[in-house]
Amino acid sequence: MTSITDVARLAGVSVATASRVVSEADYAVSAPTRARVLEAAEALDYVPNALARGLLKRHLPVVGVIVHDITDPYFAEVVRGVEDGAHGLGYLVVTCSSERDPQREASYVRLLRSMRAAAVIFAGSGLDDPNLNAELSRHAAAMRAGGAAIVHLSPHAHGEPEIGVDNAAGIAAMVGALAGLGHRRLAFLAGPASLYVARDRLAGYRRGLAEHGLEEDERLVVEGGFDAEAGAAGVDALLGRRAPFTAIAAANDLLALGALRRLAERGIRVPDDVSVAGFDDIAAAATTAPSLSTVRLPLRELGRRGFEHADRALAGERSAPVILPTEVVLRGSTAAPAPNPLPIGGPA
Amino acid sequence: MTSITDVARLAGVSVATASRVVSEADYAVSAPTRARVLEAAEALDYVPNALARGLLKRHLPVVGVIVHDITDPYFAEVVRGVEDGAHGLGYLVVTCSSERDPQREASYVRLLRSMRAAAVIFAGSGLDDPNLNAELSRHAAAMRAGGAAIVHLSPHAHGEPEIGVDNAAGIAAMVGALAGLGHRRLAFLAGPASLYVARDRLAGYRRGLAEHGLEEDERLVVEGGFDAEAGAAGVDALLGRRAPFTAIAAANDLLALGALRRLAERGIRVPDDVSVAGFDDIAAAATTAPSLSTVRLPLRELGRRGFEHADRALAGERSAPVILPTEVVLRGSTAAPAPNPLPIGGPA
DNA sequence: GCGTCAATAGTAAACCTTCTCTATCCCGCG
DNA sequence: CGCGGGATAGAGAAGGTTTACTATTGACGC
Repeated sequence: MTSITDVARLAGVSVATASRVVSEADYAVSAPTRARVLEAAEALDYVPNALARGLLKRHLPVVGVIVHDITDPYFAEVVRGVEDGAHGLGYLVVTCSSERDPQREASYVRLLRSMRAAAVIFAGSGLDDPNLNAELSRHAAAMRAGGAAIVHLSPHAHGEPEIGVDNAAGIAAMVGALAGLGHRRLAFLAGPASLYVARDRLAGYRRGLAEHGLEEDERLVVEGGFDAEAGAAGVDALLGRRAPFTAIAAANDLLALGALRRLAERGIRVPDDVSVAGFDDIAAAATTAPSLSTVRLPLRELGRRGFEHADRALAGERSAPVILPTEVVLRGSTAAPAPNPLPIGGPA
Repeated sequence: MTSITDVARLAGVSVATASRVVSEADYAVSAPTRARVLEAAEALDYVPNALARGLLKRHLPVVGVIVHDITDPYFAEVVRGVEDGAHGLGYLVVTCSSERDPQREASYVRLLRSMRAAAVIFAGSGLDDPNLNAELSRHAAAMRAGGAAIVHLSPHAHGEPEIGVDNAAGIAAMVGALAGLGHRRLAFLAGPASLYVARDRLAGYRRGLAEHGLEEDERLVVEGGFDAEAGAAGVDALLGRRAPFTAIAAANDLLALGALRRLAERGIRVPDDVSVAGFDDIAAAATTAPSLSTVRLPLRELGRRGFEHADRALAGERSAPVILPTEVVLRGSTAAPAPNPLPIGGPA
């Protein structure tokens, strides 16, 4: 593989001069010399060695994104946003599917540290699991000390995200929209209590109820996983509790999609018998039947701005936290409530 | 940031010895010395510099995956498979969404080359666009010459994939399944003719027709994009051609999903008026209403085996090409044909 | 005609590892 | 008792780049 030494030799200049040309350094090189170097580089198909450069600059133009699972459309969208920002500036994006396993997460961050990644973006929410996070924090601190940028897009053990979304307000707005349709008994699929973001969303649900004078009934809140399977199970749990409801709001779209499926399997009609609302507005939300009412999160923008924040931090600039707005999107899965609330009087 | 020099000093040994311990080299180091080094590394929170190591070994433990778009569930699944294989061996995965733009693809591969990625996996199909691929091939050749592994998971300009899927057989099997239900007039949403994989699938459609004694009618084949939007447009095109059909097979699920949506908008019932079948079995296929009949591709396995192939190639082993099997999955979107084929006599 | 200065080019150190040699020690054997 | 050789440790080069420092040139003012 050809190195800058070869280029310098062919151009008849020193490596220093060749370097100044190919690295576009801010240093005066005469036009003819520059042309000779460029020509030599072209002829030799020279591509600079980013490892050597990184060794000197103390970091590689690579940004790692820690996600729960890249096949979860929420995270795929965020990663794409990061990539949108990164590609233009010559950064590469490393995806790390942690499965929300602190062990695995730490091992990914260690790997990123070992290759001196310029930044790590934590796309997913932190877990309330203090004893398992020691190694993770150690690596993060070391990277920060080494000049790398650490960015969070969700609440985490050590605070609020640098770039985030107002989860509580978003859910509260959806609760408001359902209340506006006439619903008074709203169930909530809350997801895992250990996830900070799920907590925020649950708080938003409670706030929404309070804001619209609706009564809270703990039997209507179901905790569990954060995926479609948990959504289906949530419907089962809800129907077993014998507390009436006319709508189900979910802490994310996957949960709502699972609920939709289970309701269909049980012969409960949406939105005729019960309304269903999700959160996130992943692509699938628009294409189900009925299409899913949800709250749109600017996920791609979240990723892009997350990268931009990292880039600014790398340049030594401090920037204030940003909260991106959410938007309620009403589709086919919500309507005015049925006269007989589920499960009492319903088909259960 | 602490280096191996610090570790060596603290342990009271030379850097060579420290290196031999921390890099788990195959070299005898006495137990007490080893323990002292390990202790020092632990105390100093030492993490080896992968750049320095990579500079010497001539490549970094990083594998790039070139995809069309990471938010396309097909590719997300493949990338996850690559990650599954890579993580255990300490490799990091770089995602590159090329948007099927040869320019962008080349720039990604150049970047991967510059950081001496150990492997590049092309997950998406090649484009028949010879003049724009020169830079791309140059980089790929250079990387291969430098010892990196180049793996294709789809047909491409220079041949067949190292690890692939029998696209033609899969589509032919689906055509057979539809024929088995009694369909004789099968439309096909073929995707872009410039994509090698789309060509294979179109060939499979033709083969399937032939195998079941069905007549080919060019009016029933619609080319176009490879996404949901194109699927919707395909339905419009089909209905405008006034050639009767009772089923639509699509070259991928996104196309089929778009078709499903447009059919619903036009008040055409699936599967009562027309059957619809997809290809790939992305997660969304199971959750639409009606759920989508499709052909399952082992995407995650495809990714995992793609990585394993790369890993073997890195170790200098040659392995034979692998074709993974596909499986027809019949769900709610297919049924026996309607008495009156669309569009003649249908609701159009 | 000489010192000063700007423009341009070159030299060599540094970044952090790994690995090839070389050195030391000690054991056992002839 | 001398020596071969195995086990262990260290010295130093190499890998490709950037950059602080130094050197050379030529123009210019005096």
